[in-house]
Amino acid sequence: MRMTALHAPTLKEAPKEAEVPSHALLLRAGYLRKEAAGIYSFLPLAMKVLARIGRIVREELDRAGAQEVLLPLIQPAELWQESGRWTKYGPELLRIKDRKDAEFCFSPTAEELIVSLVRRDVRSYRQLPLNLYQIATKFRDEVRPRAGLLRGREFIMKDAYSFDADEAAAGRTYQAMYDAYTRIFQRCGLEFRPVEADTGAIGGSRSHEFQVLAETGEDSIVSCSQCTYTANVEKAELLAPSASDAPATAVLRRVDTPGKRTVEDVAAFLGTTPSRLAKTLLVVADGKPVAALVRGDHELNLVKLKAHLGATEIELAGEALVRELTGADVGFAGPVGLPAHVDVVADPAVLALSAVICGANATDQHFADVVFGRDLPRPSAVDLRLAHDGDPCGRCGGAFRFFRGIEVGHVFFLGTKYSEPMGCTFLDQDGKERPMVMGCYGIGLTRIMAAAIEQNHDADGIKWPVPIAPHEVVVLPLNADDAEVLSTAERVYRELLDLGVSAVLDDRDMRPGAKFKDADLVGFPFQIVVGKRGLAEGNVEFKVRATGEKGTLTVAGASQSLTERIRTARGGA
RNA sequence: CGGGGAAUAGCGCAGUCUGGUAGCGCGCGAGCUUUGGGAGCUUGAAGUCGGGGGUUCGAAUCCCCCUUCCCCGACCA
Repeated sequence: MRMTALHAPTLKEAPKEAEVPSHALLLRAGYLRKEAAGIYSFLPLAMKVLARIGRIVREELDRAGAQEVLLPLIQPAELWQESGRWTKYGPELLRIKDRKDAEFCFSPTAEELIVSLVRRDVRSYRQLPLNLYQIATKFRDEVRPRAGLLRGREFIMKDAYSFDADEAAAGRTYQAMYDAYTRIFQRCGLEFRPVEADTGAIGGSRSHEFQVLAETGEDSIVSCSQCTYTANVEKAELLAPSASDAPATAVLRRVDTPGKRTVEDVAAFLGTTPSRLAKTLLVVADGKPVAALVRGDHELNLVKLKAHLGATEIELAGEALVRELTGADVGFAGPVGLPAHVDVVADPAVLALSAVICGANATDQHFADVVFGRDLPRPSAVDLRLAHDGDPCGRCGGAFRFFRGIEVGHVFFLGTKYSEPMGCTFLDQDGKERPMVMGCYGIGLTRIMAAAIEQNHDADGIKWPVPIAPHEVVVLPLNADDAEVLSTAERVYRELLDLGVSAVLDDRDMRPGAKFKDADLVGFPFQIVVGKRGLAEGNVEFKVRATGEKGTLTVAGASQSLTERIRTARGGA
């Protein structure tokens, strides 16, 4: 590729809309242009990167036994009504009507469509297992798109769906996909971690996210410093403390706590610490009120509570509802004396206390020396709290450490969540009709592109990992008016192409400084510099973008020796 | 959806308070000089000042309404 022909409009200054590095650099280096919030045009360099990521994804999925298909972007409402998600998915599902007023939506994911496709033609266990994937544009009308490609509304995703005859076979498929994902992200040159995750709205029983480690990541992940347990903070299981206090003997008493609404205020007022308090949070799960107790110095993890309750919607109760349920102002809720229809669940750390202080469901009053099992029925123990740095690992008790991550892949064990209600069944060897056991698996291609930059950049620009760089090497003839410089650059460029290297020749009539700046900005992993100075000695120079390493090569041997370096940097196929 | 900020040439910005017919840097075209880390000079093209309404002799500037975009939060395969 010649730079004079390449449409890669670089900018000296970053558009002000860009905050995170990947966003700013993709705009500046001429990969991306914005068309609307969370909606972008991909320029030629971006297409090269996506093609190379796509190739790795396809190779590894094909190797894992999956087959590529292409499903419609616009899908009929009936399918989504059949699964119930037409109403459940909410405003994130972008709906449209055709000229006949028939309802459709833009596909944010494709479980319904794939089930409809498979149930039509697959009737026998002999046709299983089946694993189908596509790489396609998806649309989710995000509440708040942000950070460029990291959270766009329109994005390119690989989504795969597997169908097996039984749980055991589906488990093997899940593991095969997990392994394929591991290879894919390794081959992309990313530093990542597979983490245990909450299954969210997609549902299912087992789930791992693949998180690229980056400070700008939206997700918090915890990793045990002693064992291999790594999980999304939403899911992170904590070790339940054992009861350490002596059994309480004092009887329950009501104390006045005028105007003390916060845990800190109450603790200070009563001369104790927040860890002796039970914080009572009222939430509404699918319309039903629930009281959740966590220790005063802990925070409630809504995702954990939602998962425990099996709810699809959960939110903290509003002020009006709190008043209705407790008969008191906000800040004085407690588990004693709540209406009978309010279920109470408690974090093990609360239950480990011999006696607690909690709200009295009366304005300006708390209860002290409340004992579970004596003053109220012992609530069921549910891990409810948000993990913090240093908290004990639920598997081994080691200390948790925190990382920020960008979710680039997610694998779900779905079971029969979709196949059963949608009648995706087959006849087993005994002639019995059974629902297929499914899994689904996503990889965000456009998000990988951004995540790779978050992880690999400096003040000058992008430092692409070789396997996903738009081109592997750029040849820079520095003196545009020097015939020997030009012909040598041309020669090295041609040789590289002949050796199967993806090369770019910067044949633009520009000053050397500008070419260097653009080369660093765009992020080609290798640069070959052809200038009068080196040529006098029969040499050209090279620079490795990622490390800054520089060196000289003979004109005659340059392409060969660089090609060898590039081949090792490409990684195994 | 709550809070904050912004919209003026392709990009980055000034001008708005105090109304007088739009400017700077970069980029873009032409010419000359230059050429190892975003060159210099000369010259030129380019803007419905986000949109609509109002006040005024006169509005980028004042008033009202709307739209879009960005950030924080809530939300989220």
